[in-house]
Amino acid sequence: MARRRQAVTIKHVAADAGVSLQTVSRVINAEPNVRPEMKKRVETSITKLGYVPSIAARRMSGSRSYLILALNDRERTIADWQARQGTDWVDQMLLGGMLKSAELGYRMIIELVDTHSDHVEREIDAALIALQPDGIILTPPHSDNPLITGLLKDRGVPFARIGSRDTSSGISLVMDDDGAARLATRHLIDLGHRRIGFIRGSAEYALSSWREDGWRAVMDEAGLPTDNLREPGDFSYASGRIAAEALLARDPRPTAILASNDQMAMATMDLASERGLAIPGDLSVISFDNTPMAIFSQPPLTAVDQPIAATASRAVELLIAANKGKTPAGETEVIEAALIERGSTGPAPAET
Amino acid sequence: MARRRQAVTIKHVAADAGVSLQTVSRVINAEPNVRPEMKKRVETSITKLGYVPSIAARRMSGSRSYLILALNDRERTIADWQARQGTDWVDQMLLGGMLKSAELGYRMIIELVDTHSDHVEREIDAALIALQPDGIILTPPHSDNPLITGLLKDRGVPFARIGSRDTSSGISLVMDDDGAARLATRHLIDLGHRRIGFIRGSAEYALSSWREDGWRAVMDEAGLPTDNLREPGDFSYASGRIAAEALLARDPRPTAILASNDQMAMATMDLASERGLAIPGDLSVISFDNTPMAIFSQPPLTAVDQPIAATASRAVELLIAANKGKTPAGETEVIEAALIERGSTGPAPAET
DNA sequence: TTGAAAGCGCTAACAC
DNA sequence: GTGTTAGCGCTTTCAA
Repeated sequence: MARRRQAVTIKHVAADAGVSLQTVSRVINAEPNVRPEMKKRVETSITKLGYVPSIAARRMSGSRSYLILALNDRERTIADWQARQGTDWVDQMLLGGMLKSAELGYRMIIELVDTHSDHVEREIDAALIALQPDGIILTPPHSDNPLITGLLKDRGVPFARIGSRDTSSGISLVMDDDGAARLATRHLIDLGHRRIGFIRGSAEYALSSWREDGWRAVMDEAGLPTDNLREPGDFSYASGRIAAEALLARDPRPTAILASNDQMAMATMDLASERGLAIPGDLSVISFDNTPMAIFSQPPLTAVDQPIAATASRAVELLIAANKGKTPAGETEVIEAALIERGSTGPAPAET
Repeated sequence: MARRRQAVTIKHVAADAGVSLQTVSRVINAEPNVRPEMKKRVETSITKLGYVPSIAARRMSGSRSYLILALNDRERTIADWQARQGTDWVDQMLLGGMLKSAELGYRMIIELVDTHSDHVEREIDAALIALQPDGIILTPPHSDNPLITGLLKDRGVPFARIGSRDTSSGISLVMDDDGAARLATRHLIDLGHRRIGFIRGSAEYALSSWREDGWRAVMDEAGLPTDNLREPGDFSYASGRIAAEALLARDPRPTAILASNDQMAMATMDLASERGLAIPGDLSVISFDNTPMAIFSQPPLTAVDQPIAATASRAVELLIAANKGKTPAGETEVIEAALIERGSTGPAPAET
């Protein structure tokens, strides 16, 4: 292995432009107090020599690392990847987060952390020290983990909490789960449905409650019943099947079901088909998340789209702003979600 | 922003253990010439203080950065992410690459590079200098881009070329496209098919030829025709449709089609259905890649699985070994691919 | 087998 | 406005 030393450093640029190191540093950091003329000269040298600053050296001297660290749940992420069902949460996060980071001269690194282990703090601390990131993106369910948020607050690293409404520390961003649930419920009511079942997500995720709240609120407003129309679930296919079984056994049967994610919606559709129910003729189904499986299912699922890319992008933006001294507003940033209408929803069947 | 200085450094450990910095450094790098007794003492202090070395400082002093950089094609990756069709190449690479990296104390970073731009070299050089990675993973079509491989060779960074059989520089790894194509073709022949069409992938990818070679070799061995049964494609749905149209217009019509990726196979199935052909009754279809869409299609696609995770994992392993002075064998590492049988293939229809 | 000194590339703090 | 100095945390010499 050849010992790699940097070919062209700030020194070379300084020498070439005939200025001090500091002036070059000021130029590359876009600091004030540099005459336009000097700036030009330095920039010319930089381009000529093809100079690029070393992240390591910048971090060493106590300034930024230009690194944003995205923390994901280890177990769940690996399970999704291995299942190969097309769950693209990580991809969408990269799409939004990486591109925005690159645009602002930063880089994004993904790190998997094991929430259930008793040394979460040690694990995160290690990443913090090794990488010294300028910002952290927390994804559910980490966003509401007091152990993690407490640690980050303590360490003084800016952090964004995707899917958390807690504004007591860090930057809070949500994808408007409540509003999206309302949208979906209203869509069903507009189609004439009056008995609309709801399958809840895992209690580990705060958004599970928000989705339920949205459904319940619209149902209440419309004077429709919710009693006996809510079943628990944990986002898994299996739990969706059990919940659907319970809902379809009701008398009268619901004519529409809102499932808290695509997997549970798929389970619902599969079960309905087995029971000889036509979709959407006899039963309409709406899901949350809009992962690729929603497109490929038969019929394609009407789904609430999660604007993950937009949210990650915004998180990066706010994190980098925080580094520049702009303290977050202390309010939850809400990213609008949209309803994608496909073939799994239709008019309510005529009353019998 | 609080100025973040490292809480516990090598100095603290040295002081706590009553040894020199150097000895601590030797311990954390598992170097020889440290008495077991000293080693114990240092390790105790490290655990007690929760010391973690700073990547930046290590890199600064001229040693490793503990970073592996995965270079992906910008345009294609973003298109896949935005399409939300479940293409999980990046996920599988992360699954294999990140986990193996973490296991060996490294971290993996993804970087998107624009191949078509005329400043590829500048772009890659910038990443190299900014990050100083200890190894690079090249994915198709970059693996065979002489501009890129030349640059990396020049810079002295170890690099792995996934999907390239060129052993003149870097580490060459392939997913046995040829063997997989043979497997798929043989499967069809075993089912009684004799007219087996082939839809080729983009010429930009070397693997397109390997897949064709495998098909052609088995067909030749079996004394079956290939003339007029091969159509070009570029991996897109649209190109698959055009190719399928041409193949289905042949007289006699092929009873099976091997498509070089899932998208083109889907296009083939869609077209066949429109033409009133039953799958697999009238036409069997096999695809390459086995992305999630293969599971969700109707019927599910029999597909050649790409062992991306295993390949990425192996690449990381070899890259890190290269850093430790182990020069690569100079031979192409072949990762076996498997055929996943699903519903899109069946016995050939009886001759009419 | 261990330690001391020098320096990696850059920026913060201060001087000019 | 611009330059000088010191030092970040670590590893690489080289000396003991």
